[in-house]
Amino acid sequence: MANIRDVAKAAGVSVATISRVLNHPDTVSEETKKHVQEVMESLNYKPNSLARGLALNRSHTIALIVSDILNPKYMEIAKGVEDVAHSKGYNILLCNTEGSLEKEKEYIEIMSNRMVDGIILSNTRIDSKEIYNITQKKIPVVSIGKTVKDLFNVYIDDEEGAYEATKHLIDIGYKDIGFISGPMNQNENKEKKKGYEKAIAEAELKIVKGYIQEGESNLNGGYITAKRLIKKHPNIRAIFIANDLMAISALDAIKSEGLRIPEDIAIVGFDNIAMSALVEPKLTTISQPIYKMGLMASRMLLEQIETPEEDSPQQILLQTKLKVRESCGYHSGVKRIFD
Amino acid sequence: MANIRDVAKAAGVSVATISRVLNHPDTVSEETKKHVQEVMESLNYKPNSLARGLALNRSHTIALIVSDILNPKYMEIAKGVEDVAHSKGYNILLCNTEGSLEKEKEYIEIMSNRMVDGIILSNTRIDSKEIYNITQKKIPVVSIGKTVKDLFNVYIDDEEGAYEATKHLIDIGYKDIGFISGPMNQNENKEKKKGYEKAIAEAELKIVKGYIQEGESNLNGGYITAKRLIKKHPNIRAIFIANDLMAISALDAIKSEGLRIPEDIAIVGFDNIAMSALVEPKLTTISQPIYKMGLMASRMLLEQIETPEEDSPQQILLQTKLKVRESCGYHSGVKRIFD
DNA sequence: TTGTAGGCGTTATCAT
DNA sequence: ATGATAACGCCTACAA
Repeated sequence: MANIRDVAKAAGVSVATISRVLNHPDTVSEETKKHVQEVMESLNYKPNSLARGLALNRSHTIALIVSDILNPKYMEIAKGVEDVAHSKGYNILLCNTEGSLEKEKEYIEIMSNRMVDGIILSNTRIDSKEIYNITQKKIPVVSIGKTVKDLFNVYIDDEEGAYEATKHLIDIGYKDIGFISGPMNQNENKEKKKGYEKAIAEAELKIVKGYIQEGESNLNGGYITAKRLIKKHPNIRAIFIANDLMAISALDAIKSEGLRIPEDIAIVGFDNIAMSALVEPKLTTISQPIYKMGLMASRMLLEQIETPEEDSPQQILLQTKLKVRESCGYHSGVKRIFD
Repeated sequence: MANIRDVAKAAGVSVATISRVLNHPDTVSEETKKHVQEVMESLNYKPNSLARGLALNRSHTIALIVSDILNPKYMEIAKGVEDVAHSKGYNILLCNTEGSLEKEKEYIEIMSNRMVDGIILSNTRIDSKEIYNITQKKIPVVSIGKTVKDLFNVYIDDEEGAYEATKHLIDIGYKDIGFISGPMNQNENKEKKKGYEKAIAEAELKIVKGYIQEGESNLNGGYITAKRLIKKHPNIRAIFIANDLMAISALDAIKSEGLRIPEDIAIVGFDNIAMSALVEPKLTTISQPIYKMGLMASRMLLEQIETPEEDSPQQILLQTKLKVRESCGYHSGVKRIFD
């Protein structure tokens, strides 16, 4: 309601003074400062941040663009982002692309014009050239989970993780190992496929094309794809699944076929979302520091916003780790079957 | 980069004309419109929405305030909200209060001053008087999941749902039924307690105070509270749990004690989040139309924003429904134990 | 149909 | 230490 001019009038000072007590309190005398503050209080004055944003060309808002708001992984990232952003007085504009490249571009464009101070992209499909094309390099962008040459990012080595997962199954003794992947138009999944194939090749097992099945990266996709894979290839005894969300529903799909996990089919997932430790059997998975990635990305972004430097993009590689639980059968002695 | 004046200059017209082709295209001649559009294109002109917001006193942004960004329930709500908001050109500012009343107030305040066009509150702890106190009734607010007298909201009958859940356990034959609740400072949980107690009383079972245990509404809370409850009261044979997230981890807690579900302890949850159908045993729960609640709340809010009327607040009650799966033991014949 | 000019609420620069 | 005022970029009477 009340604007800065009202306050100025009521306090008998100029608007500049009001602005000063707000933004540079030390440049104004103790006396007037106190008086102004009282008047602000009594008028219940709150500065309009739109106007402030216009004047400063800064909105204290950052955009977080994710491909699936319903995937706990992205929400854990979001929490990390929000935690540091909020502590520094920034707010989060949440954008859900549903894996669509179109929507992703659309959002990046909307966001640049909405004058967000920066953008965090999570598992994006777009490449840096296009991004810069849209943002005109006017605002910083950091990407989570994808290695893009000239973009700030925090990521993991998807190929390495997938390799580890597959190798673990091989080490246990499995030979016919399937791979359930998310959409191959996401870089993440291409990398995982590479890792899977590398492990298979290294063990001198044969790479069967049909062993690799692609589905949507959600519960439904995992269920459908798992059913398809085990029906087409009943000889498969182990499956590496590209993400835990798909893996969790794959568990259900496999059980619904009357098969036991890990006795009949062993499973290794990827991500280590909280739920993975709560399904039955508990999911063996490649754990990645999801929350931390959100934190770090957020910090990187805010740093660029507050102290812009024309450095070459910073790239932070975080480590994945095999988390052995039950679904791979390692502990339960399935291993002995092969000994 | 380029602003409206640059475009005007380049096109050889006034800024008003530029603004018109943007906002009232029909009031400008076909000829100049086309020309202006070409110039806009060539300059890659994008209107600054901060400035527009300032001029129009409208930001095309709504705030969504939730208590736990990591709870799939709220993210399903968020998806509903985002889906309709995005389709109408609005963006979502996501705020995570972590169940803190302080943070909730803080966010409402920040958001009103950030000039969001409206606020959606999910399972809020604040009451309408305080809300209006902060927003000064300047922007519409709709609440999800809580019945507040003079506030727009879409909600369910928590008491009724809890009653149904508890009654189901009673009907199966259970007599010693526990209740694991979320924090009692959330209205939702108070209601559920009422429903639980009502069902117990109606069945002329005795209400044991210790049968009711309170914990945080998250995975950790569910785990800890379930352990506490079954240790303190080993005679309990069935538990109604206030939300699925807690229930899912309670499942794990109970199993880790060597007890079987539902044979030793039966469980009924509340919410019906997607995961509930994927844990083992599959969770019997009170299902509520979560996504739809997000949709409807969003629609209500946008309606108020775009055609403000001083109507008395609209209240939409949606239905809950008992979803019988495995964790209650009904289908698996646990019932016979008691026959 | 188009242009002029004042206003939206702040901030920062320059004076004083 | 404080005040006056030009920006920030856009919108919309009101005029022409």
